[in-house]
Formats: sequence, structure tokens, C-alpha cells
Amino acid sequence: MATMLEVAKRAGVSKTTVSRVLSGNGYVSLEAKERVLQAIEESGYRPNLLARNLATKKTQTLGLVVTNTLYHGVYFSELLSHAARMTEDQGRRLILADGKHSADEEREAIQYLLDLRCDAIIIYPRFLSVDEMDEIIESHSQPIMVLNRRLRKNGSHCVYSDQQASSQAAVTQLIELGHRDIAFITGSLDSPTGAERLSGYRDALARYAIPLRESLIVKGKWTAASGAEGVQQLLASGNTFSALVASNDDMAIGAIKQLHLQGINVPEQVSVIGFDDVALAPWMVPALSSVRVPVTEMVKEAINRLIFMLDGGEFTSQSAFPGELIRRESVVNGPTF
Amino acid sequence: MATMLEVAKRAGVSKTTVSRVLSGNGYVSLEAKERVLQAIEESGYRPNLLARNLATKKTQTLGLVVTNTLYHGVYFSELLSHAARMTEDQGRRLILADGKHSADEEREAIQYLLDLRCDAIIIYPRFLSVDEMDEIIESHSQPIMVLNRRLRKNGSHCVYSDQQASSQAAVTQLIELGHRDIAFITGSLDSPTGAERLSGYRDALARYAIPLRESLIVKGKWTAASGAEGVQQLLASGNTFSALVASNDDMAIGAIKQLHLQGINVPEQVSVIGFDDVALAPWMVPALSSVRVPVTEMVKEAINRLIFMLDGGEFTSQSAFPGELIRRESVVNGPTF
DNA sequence: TTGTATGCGTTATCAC
DNA sequence: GTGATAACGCATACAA
Repeated sequence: MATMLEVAKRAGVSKTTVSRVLSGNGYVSLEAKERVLQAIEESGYRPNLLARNLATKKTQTLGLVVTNTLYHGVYFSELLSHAARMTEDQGRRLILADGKHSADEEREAIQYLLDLRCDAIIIYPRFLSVDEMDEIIESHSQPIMVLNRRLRKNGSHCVYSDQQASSQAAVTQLIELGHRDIAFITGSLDSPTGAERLSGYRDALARYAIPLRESLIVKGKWTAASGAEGVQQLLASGNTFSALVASNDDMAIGAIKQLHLQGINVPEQVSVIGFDDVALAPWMVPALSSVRVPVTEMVKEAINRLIFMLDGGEFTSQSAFPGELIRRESVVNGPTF
Repeated sequence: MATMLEVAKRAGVSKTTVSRVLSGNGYVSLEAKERVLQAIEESGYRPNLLARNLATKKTQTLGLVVTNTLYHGVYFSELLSHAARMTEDQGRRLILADGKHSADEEREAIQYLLDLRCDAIIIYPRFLSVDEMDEIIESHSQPIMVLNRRLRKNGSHCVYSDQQASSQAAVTQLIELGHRDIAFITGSLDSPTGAERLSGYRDALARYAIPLRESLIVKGKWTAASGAEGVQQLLASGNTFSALVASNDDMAIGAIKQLHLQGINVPEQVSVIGFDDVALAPWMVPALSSVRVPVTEMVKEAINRLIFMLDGGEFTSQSAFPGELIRRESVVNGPTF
């Protein structure tokens, strides 16, 4: 490939002059400028970003770490497209690294982006704990922003949605509609999100002094199949319930399917609420309400913070976004007492 | 950040020696090795990949260009996760660039990855034509692989699925079940995929000498909403049909919803086939058959070809993957004549 | 087994 | 306005 030196020779100038017309910095005569431009055209010259970035010590890139296991989630594409768009609006590029399926691999992904000298990093952690994230942030000079986790020490380096509060609000709504027997299907409990959504359920019941019945809680794994299994478990153990909260929409959909197979109508006999608001749900399962996390806004905030930090700014506060209950036909009055 | 020179000084050796223990190339005494390792540890040294890649003229990265408009598609996450996994299995990394929403922006994305000196590039084009892709491939020395397009000149640089043949096969199946009045909802016709699926429909009818009725063809835009509108249009113009083919599952789902609203049962009164096999469909709309494109295999083939080319290998043939009809409850016998 | 010198393709700092 | 020249951080051919 043609280098700057070749362009310079062809135009009869020095590398420096070529560099000047390319960057727009410094004075260069109109005549020289045109010769250079033509030489660039003729030689098909393209700048070598490796060399440029090495020399300037800046890459104009943001690194993003997400995990393979999230790929199937709803938010993934939304997260990615918004992150990419917003990054490019700032005149930078987004570089993606896969966090795969372990804390170590998430670490490696971060390290790789750091080694590539990304100006800053966004991570949507799946396996790394908040303490580990705090440590990572403190041991690197590049700004690092964490999505979907509430950090203890570096509060200004995270943007999250209070899953527990959202879950509690959803369950509360059911309670206020008269429901008392509310079943719950958990997500993977090794994920903070899964654990928090379960906590919210517990909190809501406690606040209304409704006794917690462990038999109404079954474990799921985020998939539609596990949602269906959950319902089978619930019914097999002889439970009755007028409402069901599943920790995401996939499981909710599987659950609704299974309920129908058992001759139980949604929402007439059981109200159902899920999380994440999958795009096709309203078309397929109108009887499904959902708690939506505002990813777009969160990504926006995260990127804005990073850009601000790159300019030397500092934040003091953390940033929490509330979930929003998208109520559709599924939430109906429960039995009255 | 600590550089190699600092590590060298601290260990009392030269940069070369440090480089050797890092790369594993060349001889180095055990003693020196340990001192270097310790120095690395103490200084928190991390290699600067910009410098390394500049020096070696290799980056161990594959670039992937996909378009924003695809982000909402089903394949996106599957495409991405498999591409990332397979790339890393080869000891390389995947770098993603957004093709946004125009041919120019797709060009820019490719160019950026090229400027970053990715070893090779995979592009899933949305706006660039096959001729433009052929030209791009020929004007760059790095291997470039095109997904989902059948190139004219550089057949060995593409991996695709014959959308037209798959569509034709699906429609043929309906015909052989006795259907004669088969409606069709197109995708965006400016996308080759959309155009080819429509062609397949036409081909199948022609092959069975079934007269094409333009009023049975309505235009959609890939979304569930446009699928529902499509059905409304079909019914409004007084058509009757015993089968419906939608150019993707999203539209098929919207269409099924609308049919039900009009009191028309699927599949009893109308058989429906879509494309892409969205993951949740079997749970939500069991009455939907779907033609599935084997993305995983296609990505695998693309990456294998690129790696092979990087090693100096050459291919002569192109690579086509057939679509697979996932038949569920939705395809039933049509009226008999 | 180790070190020196040179190059990778830019940008940045000076003089002129 | 312009052009040498020195970084940037690493790899590598060649000596020693």
C-alpha cells in the first residue's frame, strides 16, 4: 500500500507537507496542496491508522465488552446499535470485544481493548462482580464505564437500572389489583439481574405483609422452555395462583404457552408480567405486560460520561434509570377478598 | 504506561530480550527470563498492540461490517456470536464496524477496517450492489468475503444462501398440498433478499402454470406492523386465499395476528409460511412454518475461507447453502379441486 | 545466549 | 510556507 512518503515524492514535497494537508493543521500553499491531493488520488493512498494512533497516542475509539450469553437477549441489538451510532456521532468508532462466558474471559476482553489503546471502555458485565469492576477501574488510567451494575466505590463510573425497584413496583401493582397468590419464575440466580428481580418480588410481598410461599417460586434459566417447565412445576405441586411474574419475557412467553396447554387462560385466570419487552410480544402475546429497561438512555448517558471524562471532566454522582411497566391486557383484577 | 524499554532496564537486559520472552521466539537464558517476567509483573507492563501491529504488519484481526438495519433482524446476534467465537478459535479477534444506512456508509465502514489494517474483512452488505462489491474486492489486497450475496466475478469471495430457490421450494410445497390461491407479502424490494424471495414465489407459480395474480402480492417492510397491513390490504381488495407466504417471520406474525382479528383461523383456513425462523415463534405462533437460512454454517465457511486465503490459499468455487423449511402446524392441505 | 541497529508509517518539534 | 529529524513502542536481521 502507498505510504505518505510515496505521496510526498510523487507530489515533490516532504512528508510533513502531506501530513499538513491531511490534518488541516499548519500552513500550506494552495499549489502544493493541490499537487498533494492529486498525488493522493493517483496513488490510492490511505492513512495507516496504526501508525497515526501510535504517534498521537489517541485512537478515537471506544471499546465495548459484552458477553456471548447476552447475544440472545433482547437488548443486545438495541444496545449495540445505539452505542455504535452515538459513538460515531462523537466522531469516534466503537470496537467490540466478546466477554464470552467467564469472568476471566471478560477480563481478557477488557485487557485486549486496553492493549489496543481504546480511549475509553464500556462494559456490560455478566460475570465480573462489582468489587472486581471497582478494582479494574481503579487500576487503569483510561476511563471505564460499567452498565447495569451499581458500583460501590466508583459510583460515577456506572449507569444502571434498579432492577429490584422495578420488580417490586410490578409486583406491587398486582397486589393492589387484589392479587394475593402471585407466582414467580426466577432467572439464573448467579446473575445479579436475576437475583435482584427476585428480591423485588420478596420486597413487595413483605411490604404488604403477604406471607412468602417458597412453593410459588420456581427457578428458570431465562429461556422460553424453562418458563414452560416452571409452570409445570408450579402446577405439579398443586399450587394455585392468580398472577405470575416471570423474570424475563422469554420465560413469560413459555409460561403462557404452558398455561394454555393446561387449559388455563391468560389473562382471564392468570395475570402475567414479564421483563424486557421483546419487540414481537405485543403481536404474539398481547396478554403479556412487561417491565422495560431504558437501554437507549442508559447507553447515551454512559457514552456522554466517557466523552466528558476524556475531556478531563469529573462526575460525582451515579446514574440510575427506572424501569417502566408496559401494561397491556395481561394485568387484570385479581380475586376480591 | 510502562513500555518494553522500562521493563528491559528494570530487568537489566535489552529490549530484544524482553521481546523474546514475550514472543517465545529465540533463545533466552532461564535466569534472564525470570528477571524479565518479574520486571513485567512489577511494572504492570502491557504490550502496545498498535506498535506491535505496525512493526509486524499483521493485526490478527478480522473486520466485520454489518448494517444497522440488520440489528433488529433475527440473524444479527447469531451471526455476531458465531463470528466472534470462530474468529477467536483461530487466535484472532473480530472488529465490528457499522454499515449504517447507505452504500456510502457501508463503504466507509469497510475502508475504516482496512485503514485499521485488519488482516481480512467480512461484509454482510445491505446497500452495496454485487458489482460494487466485486470492484471493492478487486481493488484491495486484503482478502474480503461477502455474505448473503452471489457475486458475479469473485465467486470464491462469497458465501450465500439461494433465497430464490428456498422461496420457490416453500411455495412449491404449498402448491403440492393443493393450494392455488397463495398470497405473498414482500420485504423491502430494494434489498436483494426481498427481491429474490418474491422471484421464488413467481417461479413456483409459473412452474405449475398457476396464473399470477398481482392483487395477491402486497408490499411489506419487514416489520410485524407491515405484515398486518398487508393482510388488511389483501382482504380489503376482496381477495380470498388459502395460503400466505410472508417474506419474513416478523411480517408473518403480524399477518397472523391480523387474520385472527378478522376471524380467519390459522392454519385451518389459511396456511402461513415465513422466513428466518425467529427463536420465540414456536412458543408464540406454533401455526407458523418458516424457512431458515443456516447462518452459522455460512459464517463458518466464510471465516474458514478467509483464514485459508491469509495462508496463501486460493478457492475456485463459490459456496451456496440451501435454506431449510421448518415445517410446523401451519402448512395444511389446501382445498381440493 | 544476548545486544545493536534499523524499520514500521505517522505526528510533532524544531529550524529555515 | 516548508522540510529535516526525532519520537511513538515494538519486532527483527544481523552481529557478537
